[in-house]
This record gives sequence, C-alpha cells and structure tokens, in this order.
Amino acid sequence: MASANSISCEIATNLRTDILKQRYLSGERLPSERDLASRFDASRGAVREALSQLEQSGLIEIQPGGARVKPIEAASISVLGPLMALNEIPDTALVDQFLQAFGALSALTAREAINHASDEDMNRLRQIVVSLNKQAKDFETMQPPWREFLKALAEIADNLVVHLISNDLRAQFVEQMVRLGLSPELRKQTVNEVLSSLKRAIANRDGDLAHAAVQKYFDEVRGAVHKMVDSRLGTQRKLVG
Amino acid sequence: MASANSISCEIATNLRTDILKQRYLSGERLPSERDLASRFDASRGAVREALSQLEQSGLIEIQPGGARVKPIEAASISVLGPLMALNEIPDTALVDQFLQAFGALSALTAREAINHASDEDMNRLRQIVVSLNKQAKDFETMQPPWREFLKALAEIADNLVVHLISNDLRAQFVEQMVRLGLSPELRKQTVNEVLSSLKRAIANRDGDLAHAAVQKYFDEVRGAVHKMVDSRLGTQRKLVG
DNA sequence: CGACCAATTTGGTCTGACCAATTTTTTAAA
DNA sequence: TTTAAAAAATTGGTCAGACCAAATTGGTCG
Repeated sequence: MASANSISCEIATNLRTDILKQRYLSGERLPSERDLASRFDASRGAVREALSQLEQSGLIEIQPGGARVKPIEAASISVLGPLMALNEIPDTALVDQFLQAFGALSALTAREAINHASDEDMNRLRQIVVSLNKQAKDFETMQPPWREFLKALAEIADNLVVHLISNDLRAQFVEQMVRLGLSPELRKQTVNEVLSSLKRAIANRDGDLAHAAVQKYFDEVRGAVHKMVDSRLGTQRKLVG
Repeated sequence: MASANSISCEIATNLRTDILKQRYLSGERLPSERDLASRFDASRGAVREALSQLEQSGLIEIQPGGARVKPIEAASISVLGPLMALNEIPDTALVDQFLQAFGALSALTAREAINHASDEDMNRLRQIVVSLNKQAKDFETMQPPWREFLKALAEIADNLVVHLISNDLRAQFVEQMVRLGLSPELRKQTVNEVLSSLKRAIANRDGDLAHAAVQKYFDEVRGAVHKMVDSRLGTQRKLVG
C-alpha cells in the first residue's frame, strides 16, 4: 500500500494499532488531521491518505467536523491481519474462526467444482490427489499439494465471490500462520479417510462427498491446531512459572 | 468514503468503473497522477486519495514509475458492489455466487450458534422462529424476521471472521439486490420444511440440522431468484422482439 | 434550563514546490 | 549496427501554506 514503507502507510499502521488496542474507543473522536500531522511530524496530505485507508477498512468514519472510531464489528476483513498481529501469540479463537470460515468456503468450492468439472478437470484433480497420497501425511509436507488442490478446485468452481473472499482471508492470515511456525499434527487415519473420500468423490462425481471430505480435513486441522497451541501454552507456563 | 460526494471519491468511482469495464487492461499503466488531475480538473492530492482507495481494494498497484492495473481476481471483496452495479441488469451468475457464499456462511453460523447457545439464547431463537411461522411465507414478508434470525444467530455464534465477511458481502450486495426489486417466489412447502427443521433443531440442540435447514432456505432462494430472472429475461425478449 | 448566534475548529480542496526513484531518451563505445 | 552507458524527462512521495464550507463549540440571551 503506497509502497508499504511510505509515511502515510506508517501513520495508518500506527493509528490502526491504536484503534485495535482500544486506545481510541468506539465512537470517540480522533485528533484532527492537523493535530495528527504535527504528532507524526508529517504533512496533512500524508495524514489524510492514512485516514482514508482506515476509513475504507471500516475502522473510522470521516466527516466534516471530525473522524470517529467505529466499532470493530463494522469493519472489513482487512483488519483481521492487523488484529492477529497485535499480540505475540495470535488469538487462538481467531485462528479457529478463520479455519472454520475458510473450511466452509473451501468445502463449498469443492462441491461446486466436482459437480461442474469437465473430464479434463477431473483428470487434473485425480492426479493431484494421487500426489497427495504419495506424500507423508503430515501437515507441512502436504501443504503445497493441498494448496494446489484447493487452487484447482477454485479454478474449476469459478466462483468469483468465494474467490475474492478467499483472497482476503489468505492475505490476512497466511503470514500470521507462518509467523506461528505451526506444524499441527494431523492424525494419519483421518487424513487417509479424507483422501480416499476425495478419490471416490472424483471417481463418482459426488460433489457432496467432496464437500464432506474437505470439511473433515479442515476440522482435523482445527483440532490439531488447538492441541498444538494448548501444549505450547503449557510449556510457556512452565517457563514462566 | 470521504463524504461519498467528495471529488476524490468521484474520481475513484470513475477510474474503478473504467478498470472494471476493462477500458484499462490488466497490467496496463494508468495515466500519471498529474495527467489524471488535469483530466478530472482536480488537484493531485484528490487524485492521490482516489488512487489510494483503488490500491487498497486491490484493483491497482502504485509504484514509483507508475500505477499498474491488477487482474480482477487479485482484488478484494469491495469491488463486488461496483462490479454488480456495472450493468443495468445485475449478472445472474454473480448473484447466485453471492447467495451460495452467504448461504454457506450463514449455515455455518447456524450450526455453531445452536451448538453453543445458552438457554436464554435458545428462547430468543425460538421466539423468532415462531414469529417467522406466523407470517405469510413469501420472501418479502419473511425478510425482516429472517434477517433478525440470522442476526441473532451471528451474535450467538460470535465468530468475528464470519461476521466481518458477512459485513462486506451485505455492504456490497444488499443495495444491488434492492435495485433488482426482487421478489423471488419461494415454495411454501419448502419454507415450511425449513421452519419445522429449525424448530426441531432448536428443541434438540441439533446444530447440524440447523445448518441443513439454513442451507436449504438459501438454496430455495437461489432457485427462486433464478426462475425470477429467467422469466424477466423472457418478458424482456418479448418486449424487444 | 434551553434556544440562538458568533467564533473557532475541522475536513475538503487547490497551488506550487522539492526529492528520490524509475522511466525514457540520448549518446558513446564496441 | 548493436549494445552499453549516461543524461534527461517523467513519476510517485512528501511538504508548506492557503481558502472554503460545514460542523462544533462556547457564550449569550430569553
């Protein structure tokens, strides 16, 4: 955004953090543009660009008379990333919610893709599933081909709405997930069940089965992430205590 | 955004339309800020604010040297509204995709809400379903209490991620739907089935059943919207031909 | 206490300027 | 003639100072 290292971007990041950390409460008025400009030692133009960004992400509302902070529930997806980046340890509940939403949309994509795929598409999917099967059944190893699988499904399903939502979710979360350095331990049994379901779904053009399989995979990831975070918090407590 | 009638907003709307109508192709360079300023008879500052908006919605990428148009698949949800507003008759496929995505998320919300609702919550839901049952079973009449129902579910489920996505979807689509003046004819039989399923789901705390019921309702709406648009196109053809 | 009016503040916009980075063009060398 | 280097023009990023209209504020009067 505007070079990512630009002053306006830095101001926006600062204010965004302040708002998300509730240093400015909902409904409260933000300092005036001139005020902010002098605080950040910047020009009014830079401040205006920053405020414009915050407004578009639904965090504030600019009106003649002053800019007001809006409740976070009124914001847009673009605040999720900054929200997760707030704490060193990302909010477990938020990660879970993300996986739930992303899982539901991916499952939907899978059903529609399988139901409308051409024979050519089916072959492509079959191959990816085969390569998934050949690999070790741990999260990290599976991740690349699994992403390719989801990408293929998305291309086949060709649902722009879901695609754009997924874009935003990915943009907001992926880097946070990476920051977590997560390696949730999936149960091989479950993964195998998912893969064989997918195989059958492709063979029989069973969209509903594909839907269920993808859903099951995401639920497994959710569970594994939970366990992982729990154990991590456990060690942290030990270290602290 | 920035007063909605501000010059910068107008410039952004103009450019956005041009990009979405592919008057600027993906990868192409936009005219320089100074150039745009003179074209729109505005100051560079106003143009910069407009470009900043477009960049945040993922339509363009600003770099020293020039701003480039990005492919629409890389954009964010905020382009869906303008995209639908492009043609007089909204794109049927897009409406369908929206209903699919929104339906999936609503169904997810329903399941989580029912699974985690307190007794108090349950009572509230029960009441809304009762009021839904009392009403005529056509789309428009049902709409207000149905929305209240979805809102209640969202509050109970308390999933910020889904909430924010739904925000964006609503913001992008509702006015377009209204513009359509839609009154899809739902089949009473199906609506009754949905409502009785919801009643049972609440009574038995059956999240999966609630999920299925909500899904079914949205599917019914999708089908009805399709029929409606088809018939409308039919009459249009008659009028034209 | 509440209604009204002036002074101040605030956002929206414009002009014109400077810098650094990237283009593009020109020039010089191979 | 082709290629590589250097100079010029263009472009985004930023700043300062100014003006207007709308909103806020504070004081005054009923």
